[in-house]
Amino acid sequence: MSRGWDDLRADLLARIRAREWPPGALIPAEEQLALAYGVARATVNRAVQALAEAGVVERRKRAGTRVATLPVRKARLDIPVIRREVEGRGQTYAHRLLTQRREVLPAGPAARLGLAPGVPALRLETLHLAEGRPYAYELRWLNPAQLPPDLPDFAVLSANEWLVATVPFVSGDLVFGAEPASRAEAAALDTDPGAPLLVIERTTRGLSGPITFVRLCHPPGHRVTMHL
Amino acid sequence: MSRGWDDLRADLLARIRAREWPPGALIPAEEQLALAYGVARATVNRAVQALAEAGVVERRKRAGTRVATLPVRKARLDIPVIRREVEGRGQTYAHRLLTQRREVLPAGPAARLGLAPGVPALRLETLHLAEGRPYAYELRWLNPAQLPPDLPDFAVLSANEWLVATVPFVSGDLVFGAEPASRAEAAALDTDPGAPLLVIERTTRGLSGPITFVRLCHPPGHRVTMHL
DNA sequence: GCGGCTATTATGTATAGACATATTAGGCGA
DNA sequence: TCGCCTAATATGTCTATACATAATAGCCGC
Repeated sequence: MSRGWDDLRADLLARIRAREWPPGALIPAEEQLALAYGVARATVNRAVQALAEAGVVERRKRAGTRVATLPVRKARLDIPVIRREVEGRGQTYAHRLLTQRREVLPAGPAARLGLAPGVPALRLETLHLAEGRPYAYELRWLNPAQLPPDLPDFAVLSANEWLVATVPFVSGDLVFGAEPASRAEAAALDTDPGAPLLVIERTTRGLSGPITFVRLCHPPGHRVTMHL
Repeated sequence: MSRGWDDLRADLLARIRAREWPPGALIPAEEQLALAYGVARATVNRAVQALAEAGVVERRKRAGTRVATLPVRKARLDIPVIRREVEGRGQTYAHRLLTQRREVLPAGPAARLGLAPGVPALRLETLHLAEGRPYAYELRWLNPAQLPPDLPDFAVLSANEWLVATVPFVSGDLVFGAEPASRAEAAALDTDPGAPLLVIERTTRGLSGPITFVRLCHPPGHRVTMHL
């Protein structure tokens, strides 16, 4: 039954899900669980700690461990590089660099990056293709101040893959929204203007400043799945 | 400098981010790190294990620990109950139960729940309001086979809040998409038919079967934010 | 040189014991 | 009775040691 703290974690989770200890209730102390399962307290600790990280229980010293009430369900989204995402479905991947030019940063991306509008920036438009059909239309703004001086040929190596392999990132955020396709987006994605697009915007920051802001538009019907 | 494995984890992460060990490179073995930091190997293990869970490094026995190439970035989304979500922004929350009736399950929701189309189900339409304005239009299908016989008045207590407090859930998934507003959705959300809606569909399963399928439509401009 | 077996090595995990720390319950004094 | 202090207690963490497991490196026979 039990070989490893992860099995213990799974067993405790099952008992919590089965309402053996209802939300808000205290579960037995580590020492008692250790005794009951015939393992060391450190093992119980590791298991319960993992449950706490997952948000299933809440722990406080002396007060004990209790099952979380109104469990804020945490969903985890794995964001692979787009090429992997497509290839993971067994489809062929390709991308086309549509435009690449230096341009001053407009207000929208500037606000998201925390930079002043009007500073110089590198602007890339890329179309990602799966099985030869449009998969995503990408508009990316790069902050040259945070990049190495010699840039690669983005027509060959996608900007995203180059970035993750080259520039250390520290934090970032991700925003989901739905927006009507502009004329340019509709043309790129081979759909109609005004069609609902799933838009994913990503901001990435490094140690010493913002690195890039990406806006990914997916054609109608595209879905992003997460697991609870 | 070092009090606790989490500080060690943070320090190692900083060194990785600083490219001291570039992506794909091996980092020193646990024993060497333990020696270098003057801690026990178990402490190093706990720290590196946390980094591995976060996807920063990849570990294989005998082969050692290496910095992840193409790091699959993991974003975590906290999904609170809608009431909390709204109140958390300092806005007033209200909801209106639009319809509640027993109906046979249509093909779409049936497929998502893993049930046969045509089985009896409970169908709820709810409008969530923030600050008196439409926040989300919810269409929910409940599987009566998995519910207690006596249901509450969903006009008072929202179905979601009642569920999380009453029915044990085991797993589920979450799908994001963008869809044009139907006439009914447009009317409920006070927008135009065809307007792009952010649609979030959630399936929830319990120990002995599927519990509920929810489709949440958010009005144009709505955004969902996650942090990396 | 080649294929397969074995020794080595790094991680995975467990254990017992110890001390640290936060928090609460209860006692004690004003 | 109220407020403060202290002792008890549950978790947090570390150490040292041990054995398990997986994967590689290298040896050995052919």
